[in-house]
Amino acid sequence: MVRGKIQMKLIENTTSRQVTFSKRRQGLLKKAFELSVLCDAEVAVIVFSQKGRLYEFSSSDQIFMGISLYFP
Amino acid sequence: MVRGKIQMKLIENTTSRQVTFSKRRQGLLKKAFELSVLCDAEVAVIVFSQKGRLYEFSSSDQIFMGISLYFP
DNA sequence: AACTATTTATAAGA
DNA sequence: TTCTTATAAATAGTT
Repeated sequence: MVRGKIQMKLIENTTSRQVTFSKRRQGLLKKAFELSVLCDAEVAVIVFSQKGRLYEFSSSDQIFMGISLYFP
Repeated sequence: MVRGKIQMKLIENTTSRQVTFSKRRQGLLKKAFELSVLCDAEVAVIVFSQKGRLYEFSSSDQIFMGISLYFP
């Protein structure tokens, strides 16, 4: 991807992982917003950090998302 | 945005909009997958085309998404 | 948190 | 509509 492309696997280093999470989470939500605007599509994204913090985007209240309480 | 960066507003031309929808939808789902792998985060994305077709990604069954039947 | 060197995504064009 | 390619955007490593 950039100054040394990264492997598509879990980033072991905690600090690096947190930085990457912050950057990519922001990028993902931006892309979701852009898709909804450019193409008039309904888009929703939810992201949970390992610490359980929630980040989300929804283009409409017609779409809802949540956490399942059913653990098979 | 490339060979002429585009405005962040609805793409009026139907053909262009469909092409962009296809490309960016693919890109969004890929980014969601990568975030989940790199950072071990729970990520879910749903996209509805204007024609009502559904596209989705979920890193886990613990996250569910759906369409609300409540129209305020 | 800011900075770039690069990679990646993608708007047009073929 | 699938492939190419020029350019914009995202981002990994660094400071």
